[in-house]
Amino acid sequence: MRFSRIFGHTLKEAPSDVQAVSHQYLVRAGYIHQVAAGLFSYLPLARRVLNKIERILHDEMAMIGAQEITMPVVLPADIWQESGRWYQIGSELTKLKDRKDHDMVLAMTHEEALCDLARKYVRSYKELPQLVYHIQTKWRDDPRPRAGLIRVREFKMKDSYSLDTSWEGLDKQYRAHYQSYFNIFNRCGLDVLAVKSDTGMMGGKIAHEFMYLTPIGEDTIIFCDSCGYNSNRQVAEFKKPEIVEEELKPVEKIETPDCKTIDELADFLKIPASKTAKAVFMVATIQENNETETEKFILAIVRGDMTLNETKLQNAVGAKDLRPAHVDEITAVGAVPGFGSPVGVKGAYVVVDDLAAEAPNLVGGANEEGFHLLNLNCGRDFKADLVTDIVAAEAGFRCPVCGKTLDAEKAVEVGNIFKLGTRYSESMNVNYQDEKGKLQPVIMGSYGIGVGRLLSCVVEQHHDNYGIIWPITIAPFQVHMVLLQDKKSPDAENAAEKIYEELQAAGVEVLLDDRKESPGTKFNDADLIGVPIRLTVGKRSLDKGGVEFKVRGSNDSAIIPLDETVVKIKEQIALLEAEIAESIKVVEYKE
RNA sequence: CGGAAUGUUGCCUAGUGGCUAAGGCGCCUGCUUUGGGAGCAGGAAAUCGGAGGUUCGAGUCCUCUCAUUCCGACCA
Repeated sequence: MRFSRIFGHTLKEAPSDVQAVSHQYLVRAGYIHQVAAGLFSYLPLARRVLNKIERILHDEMAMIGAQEITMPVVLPADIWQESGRWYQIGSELTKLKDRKDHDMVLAMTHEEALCDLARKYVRSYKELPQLVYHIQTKWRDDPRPRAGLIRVREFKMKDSYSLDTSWEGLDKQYRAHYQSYFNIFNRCGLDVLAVKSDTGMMGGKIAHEFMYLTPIGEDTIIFCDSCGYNSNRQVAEFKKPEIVEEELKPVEKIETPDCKTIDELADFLKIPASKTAKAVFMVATIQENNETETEKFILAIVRGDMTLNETKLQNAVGAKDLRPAHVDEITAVGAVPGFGSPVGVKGAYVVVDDLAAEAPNLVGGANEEGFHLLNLNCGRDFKADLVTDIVAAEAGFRCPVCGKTLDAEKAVEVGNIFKLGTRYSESMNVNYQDEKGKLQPVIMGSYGIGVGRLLSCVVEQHHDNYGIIWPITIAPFQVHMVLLQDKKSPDAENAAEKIYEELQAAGVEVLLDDRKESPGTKFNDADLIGVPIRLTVGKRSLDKGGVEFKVRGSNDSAIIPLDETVVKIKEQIALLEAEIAESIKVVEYKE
């Protein structure tokens, strides 16, 4: 490809509203163009990178026996009604009508479409197991797209779906993906971590997320350096502090003016926050069935030194949605914000964290402005409808496995794998006949990778102050030739053209900067675009005996003779590819 | 959906009620130059996000609205 012919161009300065490093370089180097919030056009350079990533995806999918299919982006509403997600998902799911007034949806993922396909084509256990996938557009009307390609509304996802007759079969496919995903990310040059995660809107039993650690990430990973435990903070567990046994003391009402927060209360009473009980008022939306949903007022109690984990609470009460309660809803059950506790409250579903339930003699609200109660004890002074773990793990807490200190870091989710089980096959009647002729629900898994997000994370990981440094495996070109023209002599141009032809004939992907630009402009653009190998052809290099060879990101350069260029380039490509290949390892599966 | 910020040419900015909206980058033409974002000369490109208002006069002040970004809620 000749640089002068490329659609798009580089920018010296990034638009002022572009923040994330990957976003800046991708825009400045002419890879992507933002059309609207969370909507991007991909220019030829980006398209080439995407093609390479997709090739790796196809390759790795083939290796675990997946077959490529294609399902549509626009889907009829009835299958989403069948699965229930038509009702469960809010405005993130875009609904529309076709000309015949039929309800349609824009697919945000393809479980329903696949189930509809599977129930028509899978009849017997003899046809199972199966594994199919596609790389298809997803639309999610996200309320807050951000950071360039990190979080967008329309994106391409590689999603595969496994169909099995047994949980053992699912486990096998799940583990195959687990390894396959590491292969894929490593082949793209991205370091990832697999962590246990919440199943969220996907439903199902077990899920892992593949995380790229970066401060711009929106997820928090809790992990233990000592034993290797890790988890998304949403579901991270930890060893609760020991309870100090005490004799239960009688409840006592005391005046606590202006003590609306745990800090103020603990300060005022000169006690540690761990001796208090925090009351959090939430309203949960419970899906009764496909047609009706009800709201449930939740009073959550956690020990004062802990933070409520809303995901854990949501899962504990089986809610579709959870929001903070309004003041009038709180007063309606007889509670007082800032001075709340379950004592004297009617009509609230009380969920108590197991630690708070066991901790003796806590200070809690009196449900009266300006008053708290000393020595509250769960079970004696108030009844819990549910006692379970609902607090958030934090850095500094103890590891649930080995008891050592936990750490926390930010991360971007680039892939996920779900053991769906029969979540969709039961609601959508995806059945097969077993050996006895009996109908059984298919046991499913679903596995996703966001292609654009992967691309941008690779840029986040591989760049310097000058631009992108692509891993050879997904670089838009393998070689970037900088031609420095010389008016007095056509030698440089002739040499460059010759090498350009030779490299292309040898199957090397070359970008030839044939523009009539100054050397500085060309070098800066080369650094920005980030092609891994740079060849400079000019009077100076020819005088030294050939072309200048430089690997992006390294400070060393060398002159190589013209007639050895193709061989040397081939060697270097093989070397860079081997480095990537070495990073691919068999990983231990962690539940 | 809450909080904040910003909208001036393709990009970055100046312009703080008063003459024809200014500069840099980029773009076009010509000359010159070619190893780290060259030089000179000429040129094109803006209904100042949109609507309404205040005013003799609005890019500038007010109201509404739209868009984008950031924080939060949300989300894979």
